[in-house]
Formats: sequence, C-alpha cells, structure tokens
Amino acid sequence: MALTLRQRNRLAAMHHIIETAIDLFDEHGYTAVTVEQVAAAAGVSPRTFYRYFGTKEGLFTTDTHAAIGQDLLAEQLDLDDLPGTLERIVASVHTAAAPSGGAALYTPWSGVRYVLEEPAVREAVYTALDDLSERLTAALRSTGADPTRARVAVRSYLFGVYFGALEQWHLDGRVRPLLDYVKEGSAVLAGPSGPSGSSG
Amino acid sequence: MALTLRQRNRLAAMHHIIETAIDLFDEHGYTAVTVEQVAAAAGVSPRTFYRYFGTKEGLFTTDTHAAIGQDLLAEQLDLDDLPGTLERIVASVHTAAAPSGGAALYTPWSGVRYVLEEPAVREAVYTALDDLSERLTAALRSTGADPTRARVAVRSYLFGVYFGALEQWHLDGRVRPLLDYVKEGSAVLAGPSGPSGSSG
DNA sequence: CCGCTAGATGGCAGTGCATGCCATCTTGAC
DNA sequence: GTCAAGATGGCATGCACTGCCATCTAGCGG
Repeated sequence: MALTLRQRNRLAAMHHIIETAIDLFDEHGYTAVTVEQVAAAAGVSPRTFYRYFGTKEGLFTTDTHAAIGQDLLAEQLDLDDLPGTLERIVASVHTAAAPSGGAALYTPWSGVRYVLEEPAVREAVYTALDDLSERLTAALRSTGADPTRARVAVRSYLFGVYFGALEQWHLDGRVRPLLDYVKEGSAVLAGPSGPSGSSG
Repeated sequence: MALTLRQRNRLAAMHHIIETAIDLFDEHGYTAVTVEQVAAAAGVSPRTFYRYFGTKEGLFTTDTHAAIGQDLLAEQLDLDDLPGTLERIVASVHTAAAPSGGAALYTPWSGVRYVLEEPAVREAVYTALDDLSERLTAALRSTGADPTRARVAVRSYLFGVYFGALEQWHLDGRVRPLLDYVKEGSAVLAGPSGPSGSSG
C-alpha cells in the first residue's frame, strides 16, 4: 500500500464518522441531527469533522478513497464512448459493493437514500456532478471536440442518464439492477429517434 | 390585470430588492454582502427579505412574476417536442429582455453572471431545475411515456442542453445568440450518431 | 532513550444564514 | 368607522462554518 499510517488512520476515522452519522440519521432524521452530535458520537471534535468533510453534506460527497476512485475513473474513461464508460464504472462499483470473496472495504449504497431524498444532500451531489462535468468537458475538448457539443453531452450523461437512472432505480425499490436503468438511459440519448418522449 | 394592489406592491418590492442586491454584489462581491446589508439598502427588514425569497440565493431562483412564468410555460409546453419547447421559451424570454417598443418589465440577464459564477447560486439553480424536472417528468409520464425514458430525457434537456448552452454562451462572451447554442445542444441529443463527442 | 519538527487535533470565539414568535401596522371588506 | 386578515418588524434562538491559537502525537535523528 502506498498510504502512510497517518493517511490510513485518517481514512479509517472518516469511514467511522460516516457510519456513525448514517446511523444517527436513520434514527432521528438528517436535519434533526447536528454536526456537533455526529462528532460527539464518533468521538471527534466538530472542528475535526469540518476538516475532514468541509460541510455536513460532505459526508456524502467526499471521496473517502480518492486515490482508488481516481484510478478507477482514469482506468475506465473512454472519451469516445461515454455510455460505455458510465456502464463500466457502474458495473465496477456494483460488484465492489457486493463482494463474494474478500471483505467490503466500503459500502457506497448505505447513503444513497439521503442523496436522493434529502434536499441539502441532493444539492451538494449536484455540485459534485458539476465539478466532474467540468473536468470531463475539458478532457473531451482537449481531444478536439466542439465546446458546446462536449459540454452538453457530458452533462446529459451525468445529470440525465446517471442521476436519472439512479433515481428511477431507487424509486422502483432497487429490485432490478442499476445497470439496467443506466443502459436504458443511454439508449434514450443514443436512440435513432432522439430523446423525445413519444416512444414510451 | 388580475393582480391585487397588495400583490403588485409585493412584486415591485421584490424587484427593487433584487436590483439593489445585484448593485451591491457588483460592487463588493456576492459573499461579502450580507442579507442584512441588502435588506437595509432596500429599506426592508431582514425578516421580510426571507419571507420574500426564502434564502439569499432565492434572489436568483424566485420567479418574481410567477403567474406570467407559469402561463408562458403552460402555453409553450409540448411534451412531444421538448427541444422545440425549450427553443420557443428561450426565444420568448430573449425578445422580452430586449424590448423594442414598450418598457422592459424585468431584465432576467442581469443576474446570470452570478448564476454561473457564484457556487452557492449555481447550486440553488440546480435545485430549481431539479424541481422543474420533477414536474415535467410527471407530466410526461402521464402521457404514457416510460418512466426511465421520461426522466432521462427531461433531465438531459434541462441540465444538459439548457444549462450547458447557457454556460457556453456566457463563457463565449454572449456574442452569438443564446438560441444558437440551445439549437446546437438539442442537435447533440437528437443527432443520428448519438451524443458521443467524436464528431467535433 | 531523549528531544525535535511537522502535522493533526481540540477548544474557543465569532460571523452569517435562517426560523419561530409576537407585537404592530396596513389593507380592504362590511 | 369597525373589524378581520394579512403584511411587516423586532427579538431571540439555533446551527453551519471559519479563524486563531494551544496542545498533542507521530516519526525521525542524535
């Protein structure tokens, strides 16, 4: 591992705070639980909480394994095939969340409910998607793509296909695989008749 | 007019507060100006400011002519032709903002800079788009459209085409008409080859 | 084993956003 | 003129978040 002891302790503490916070949220509701209460329950000071996550919503938007996440994205990214990239990443995260052999390092689905149902968290996630959009748009433009086309395509896949599929998957009770929704969403944009709603 | 005296006074006061606020923002910056300062400069109490706009960012997301806005949307809305709907609304707002004969009731472009450049405002606008997405998705579903297809299509047009076009238009210095960007954005989604970035 | 340096943490005070409550004032109907 | 309803202001409060400084700990060299 390329992480020092301090870095590993930090990540462990962050995961502990996240799990403690979600337990409190499940019991009392997101808005009713204060950052001070989360920090106290997790055994850290509020000041440290803010140093870790920046904001209360940062619990859901901070990439707690930034190194891994960056590697995964860089590894799967294909700017000429955005739907394929999205599907591969969703597939990777999904298998990682349901491990068959090793221990799950991190279960990213425990907080999805708050991402979709809590307005403040949802808002923060939009900002995170916004940041990612900007980076991907810049990357796509560096390959020679038209600025407007690049911007619209990236944003449509992230805010439209990805977030839309995630929400519909959640609303439907998480029965069918998320990947099915992502594929159907990609088909909406790539379909020969365009994304007009008249073909439902 | 269908508005009572109280309603007209309220709208006039809101417009006055908005203009006062933007003047202060232009001079000192958005974050450096407090709600208390805006309220004092506009001659109202902070409590009234919050009753009008809900939040500081509500200055940019509150529809100050809700009745007119709703009429416009309902009038132009065609669920079978989302790109056409978007283009007609953009065209309407643009002509309203550059009046040739009568006086401009409202200039919606004075605050666009903050919508795109100020993170807190941008975030709030995302939530406003999110609300609109939900309403349009519900309307589209009521026509028999597939849930996932409806959700992805609406969100792609609002977050991808509309917001993306607005941002690129702003980044390019607002030289070409916004409508051009919207049309190009719509073409990205409706194009025969799909929204992949390889055709730039 | 002992200090030293740098980074991490905690405590504290302060600011600003936002809301609830109640008193006061204005509007508009009778 | 009277009265109810609505709009406004002032006050108190809670919570998110930040800057500042003191303290503690990890990790390294002697």
